[in-house]
Amino acid sequence: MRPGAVQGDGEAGRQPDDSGCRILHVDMDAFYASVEVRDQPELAGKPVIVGAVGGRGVVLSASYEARAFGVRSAMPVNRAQRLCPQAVFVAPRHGVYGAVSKEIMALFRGVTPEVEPLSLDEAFLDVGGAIRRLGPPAAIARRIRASVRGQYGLTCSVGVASTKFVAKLASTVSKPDGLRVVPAAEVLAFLHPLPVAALWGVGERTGEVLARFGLRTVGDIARTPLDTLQRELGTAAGAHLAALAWGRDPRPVQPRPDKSIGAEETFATDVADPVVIRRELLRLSERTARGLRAGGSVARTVVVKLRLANFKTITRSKTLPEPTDVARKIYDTACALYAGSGLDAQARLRLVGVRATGLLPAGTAATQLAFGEEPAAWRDAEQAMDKIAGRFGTGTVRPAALVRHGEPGGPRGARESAPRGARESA
DNA sequence: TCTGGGGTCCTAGGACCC
DNA sequence: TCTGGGGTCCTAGGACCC
Repeated sequence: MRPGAVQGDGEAGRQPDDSGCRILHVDMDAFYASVEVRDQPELAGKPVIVGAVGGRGVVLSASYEARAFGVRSAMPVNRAQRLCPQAVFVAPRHGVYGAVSKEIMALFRGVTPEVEPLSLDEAFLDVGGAIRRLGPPAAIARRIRASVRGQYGLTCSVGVASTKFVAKLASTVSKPDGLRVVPAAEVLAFLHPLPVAALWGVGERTGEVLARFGLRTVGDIARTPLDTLQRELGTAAGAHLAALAWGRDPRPVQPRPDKSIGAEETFATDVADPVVIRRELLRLSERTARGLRAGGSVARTVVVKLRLANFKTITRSKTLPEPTDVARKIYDTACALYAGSGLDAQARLRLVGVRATGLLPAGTAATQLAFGEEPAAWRDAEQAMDKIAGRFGTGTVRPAALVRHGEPGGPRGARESAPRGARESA
C-alpha cells in the first residue's frame, strides 16, 4: 500500500500528513447499485446493473459483483447482458436516488457549509473552517465515511488534498471504500506517473492528440513547453492541462447556481413523424419548466437538440425577449426551432432534447415586469399543476396531447428522469 | 463497442454598437 | 462617405465529465 493510503477500516500504520490539505472529495461507491441493494436486501451479494432496461442505453452503475464479470458503467446494456446474463437489471428511479443524495449532502453540510455537489453522488468539501471543531482533515474524512456507512449502509471513498483536482484523483485511486491523503509536498510525485487521461479535460479526442506527440503520462505534459500544448490543443485547454500537470488548481470550493436545466429522451426506435416529435417536445418542455420553477429560476434562451439516426447531433437555440419558466412558451419556441432546423421532412430522429439556459433567479425586477404580460395565465395554470403534482405525484395532471396517446412509438416507457431542480426537491 | 441523460465549458463567426 | 478596432451578444457545434 502506498504511503498515506488507507483501505477500508484498517487504519494501521502512521498517521498521514494532512497539513495544508483542506479539500475533501467524497465519492459514493457504485451509488445507484448500492441504493438498490440497500432498498431491496434480497439483492445483496448478487450482480446488480442499473441502466436502461431492454433498450439502447448504457450501464449507469453496477455493483461490485457485476463488475467482477467485466461490467463497467457507460457500457451498452446489451453488452453487459452478454457478459453477465445472471445479473439483475434495474431501471433508474431518480426520485429514490435523489432523496438519498439529498440526505447525504445534508450530512456533509453538517460538517461544513462549504459543500459543492458535483453530481448526485459526489461533492467537494472545504473543511478549513471545521478543523478547530472536528480535528484534522484526515480525521474529518474518517468521520464522514463512518457516518455515511452507519446511517445509510453505503460506502464511499474520500480524497484529501490541497486542491480540488488532486482530491478528486485521490478519492478515485482509493476506491472502493477507501481514504487517501496526498500531502502538498507529495503532489507532483503522486501526479506525474499517472496516465494523461487522469487529467480533467482529457477525453478520447485530446488523448489522441497527446499520444501523437508521445505524451502518455502527466509528467510528460509537465515537461512539454506551454506554447506547444497551446498550439495543438487551443489556448485555454493547453494552459489548463499545463497547470494541472504541475498541481496548480486555484478553483475554490463554491456552491454554484445552475447554468441550465433540460431534458432529453432517446426513442425506442427512430422517429420521423413530426406529430410524435412535437408531442415529445411538449413532454420535455413540461419537464424543463417544472425544473425551472422548482429551482426558482427563469431562462432567457431555449435550446433544442436533435440527434439523427446516424448519431449526428444538431442544436438550434433562440433567445427570448423576456425570460420565462412557462412550459407553453418553451414548447412554442422549441417547435419553431424544430420547424426551422432545416431537417429533411423524412429525417429519422433518434433523440430530441429541450434545454433552458441563461438562468436568472425568478422574481428579480426585470423578470417581474415580464410576468405582468401575456403568459401570466399559462403561468398560473402551470403553478396550479405543480401543486397538484406535489400532492398526487408527477404525471397526475398533464396536457391533453400527452394523456390520449399511449406509449407505442413514443419514448422508452417506465422511466421518468426529472431535470435536476425537480429531482433535488423530490 | 455502437453509443443515456444530466450537465459545464470553450471556440468561432456574425451582428451590432460606439 | 468610408473606415478601424474593441466589446458584447447571439448562435452553433464540439469536447468533456459523471
